Amino acid sequence: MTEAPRRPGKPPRVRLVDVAREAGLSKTTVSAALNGTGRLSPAVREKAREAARRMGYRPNATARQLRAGRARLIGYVVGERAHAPWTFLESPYFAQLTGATAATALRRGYAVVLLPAGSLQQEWADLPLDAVVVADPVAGDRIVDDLLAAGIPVFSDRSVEGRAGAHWVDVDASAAIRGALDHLRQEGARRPAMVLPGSATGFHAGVLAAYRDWCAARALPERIAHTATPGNGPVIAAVERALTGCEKSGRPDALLVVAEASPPLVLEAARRNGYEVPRDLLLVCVSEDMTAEHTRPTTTTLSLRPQEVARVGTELLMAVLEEGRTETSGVWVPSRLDVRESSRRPRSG
Amino acid sequence: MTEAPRRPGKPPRVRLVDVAREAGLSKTTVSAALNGTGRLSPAVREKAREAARRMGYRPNATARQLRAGRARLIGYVVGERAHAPWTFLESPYFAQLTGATAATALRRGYAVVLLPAGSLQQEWADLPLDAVVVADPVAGDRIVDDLLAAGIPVFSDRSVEGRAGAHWVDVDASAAIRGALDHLRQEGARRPAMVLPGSATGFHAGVLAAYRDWCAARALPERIAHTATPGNGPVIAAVERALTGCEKSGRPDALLVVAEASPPLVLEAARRNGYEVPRDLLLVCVSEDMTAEHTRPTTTTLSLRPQEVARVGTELLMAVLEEGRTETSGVWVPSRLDVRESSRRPRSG
DNA sequence: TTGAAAGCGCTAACAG
DNA sequence: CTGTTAGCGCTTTCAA
Repeated sequence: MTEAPRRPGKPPRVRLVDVAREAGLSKTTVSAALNGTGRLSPAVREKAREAARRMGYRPNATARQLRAGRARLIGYVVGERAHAPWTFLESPYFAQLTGATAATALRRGYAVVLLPAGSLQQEWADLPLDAVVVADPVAGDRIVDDLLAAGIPVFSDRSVEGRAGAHWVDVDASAAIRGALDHLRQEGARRPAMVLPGSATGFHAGVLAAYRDWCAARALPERIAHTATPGNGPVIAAVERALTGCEKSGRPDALLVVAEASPPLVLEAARRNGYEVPRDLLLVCVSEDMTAEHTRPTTTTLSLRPQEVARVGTELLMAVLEEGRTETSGVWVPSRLDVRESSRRPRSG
Repeated sequence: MTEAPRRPGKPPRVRLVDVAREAGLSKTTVSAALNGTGRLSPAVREKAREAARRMGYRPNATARQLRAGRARLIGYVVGERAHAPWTFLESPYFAQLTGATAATALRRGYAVVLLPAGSLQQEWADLPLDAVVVADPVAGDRIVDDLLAAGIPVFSDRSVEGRAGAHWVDVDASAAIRGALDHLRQEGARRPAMVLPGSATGFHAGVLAAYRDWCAARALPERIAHTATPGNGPVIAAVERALTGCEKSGRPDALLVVAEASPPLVLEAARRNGYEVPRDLLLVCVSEDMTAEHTRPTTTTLSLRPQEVARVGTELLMAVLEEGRTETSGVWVPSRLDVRESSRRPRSG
């Protein structure tokens, strides 16, 4: 027989049956009264409610979940930064993505559980997750397959396309980068350089390909500096490399920083290396960092729209969960170029 | 009779009883085999495990929780920023606090659920939370009382002290501010100004009191600029007010920015107003923003140690949960002044 | 060494 | 209109 696992020191919690006994009614009646279901006389309903209130009754959420067959809980894990599993929140992109995911889910009655970046399904097998959001999986990581094998619906970026149970939302990396480069060119840039993370997400692969194609189509030289790890230090170092390295192809006259860095620091690095922005160098940062609006000059950014990605994706996931669909579905979200002073060539010279 | 709430299209999940039938054993035996409990013959144990593996069995976490009497889930809600319930993640302080809370909890087998800032217990009553962490409650908000009334253990800062079931961890605002001001004075500052958020957290109240006492004790003039809302714009505006306002008491020669802002932007604002840091103005920012290490000059920061606060607090909470203690317990975490170039007076003038 | 049965707290089907 | 009862999937006691 099961002994109720009573915590020492805690008063045992009030259960439905306690309320029923107190009110002189049955469990069913009280349940119906509290949930607003069934057809009960107003008097009885009020009696049940009153007793529940008086006794401080709160339904046991776990029991409800068991009955309902789902927990209304979704996991959230990021693919990148497995080496430092919690730093992702310090990136404005992921902070916004995470917040908007939680907000959207909660609005639909689902709660979001934070999972460490790069962790695997079996590390949190004890959580009753209805689905998992995998933000920016890296190429070849096991997490997505792991989840699908376990029969857990997955929501992620487009790299999961085609696997049953895997749904996606993504921004079009190629279009985004082409748009930014076209803008720079229109403002007069002829030798745009790029700073790119070394990571292996689908987005970064798309960025690299788009940049190469764009340069090739215009017979322009490529100039790429890779950053080893996330963080302002490495990115600033890469910016300096991009601005100073290899003399032969000429100094770059524009810079597209795809790695996440603080815009004011990027500007400062440019200045330090003898560039006045935007006179000598047009600058665009792929960034969600709000400081971009407050620099002098203000910094042009390419936003990957994490909030829209999260909102659209989560809505789609909810729909899939409630309808029990299983075929892959996907949605594109457009990126947005916020043109500010740093990328507008001043009139004449 | 209850019809199993079957999702359309989903293959029904493998249950313990299915594995038992397949293996020709009883539920009990299979359960014991998989959990490593009981005394079973190695052969039987292996047979059960093999069947489970083959059938892709995964235990139903909700059922286990119901049995266990708890969900190993803790909620995380912040008191501030109720007007924009998800922006807290974009603050480096909360990003680190949140990440470290989740990390510590998960290490002890608890998962963290993100809740919107300023929300109330009843909005997430359906979640089986074993406890809730309330980060930086604001004076007079209902959330803590709400939770305690519902019998849910609460972990928060020291402002909850004395209420049964409420445990806390905090940094000593007075000591932190005194330390920073003493440092500035030692470097030669005589007219330190301060930028402070308008918010009503216990920490900010402590900061204000400490600053006033410190100035009074030295017969120095107070100069305080308040920021209306979080965000770089308002804080930078307050910085400019602090640096330019009221001529009578003389220009400030040091600035302590308690509101969270990007250090490079604060430096830039100082420069724009004719101050060269550190020659004309010693600068200390209360900030966890890593950009402080990369500015020129590098920026002195006062760290509130969110990661340590989270770690210590969460460990304490876990201990309380497992032991069922109910008396309030509390811990202090020391703040840390990272002295960098912006607050070191250059030799002579 | 193994299995039958009780029961965690709740909701829903069905009988009264 | 209300109450009795089965059962969600699991673990654990107790008997065989």
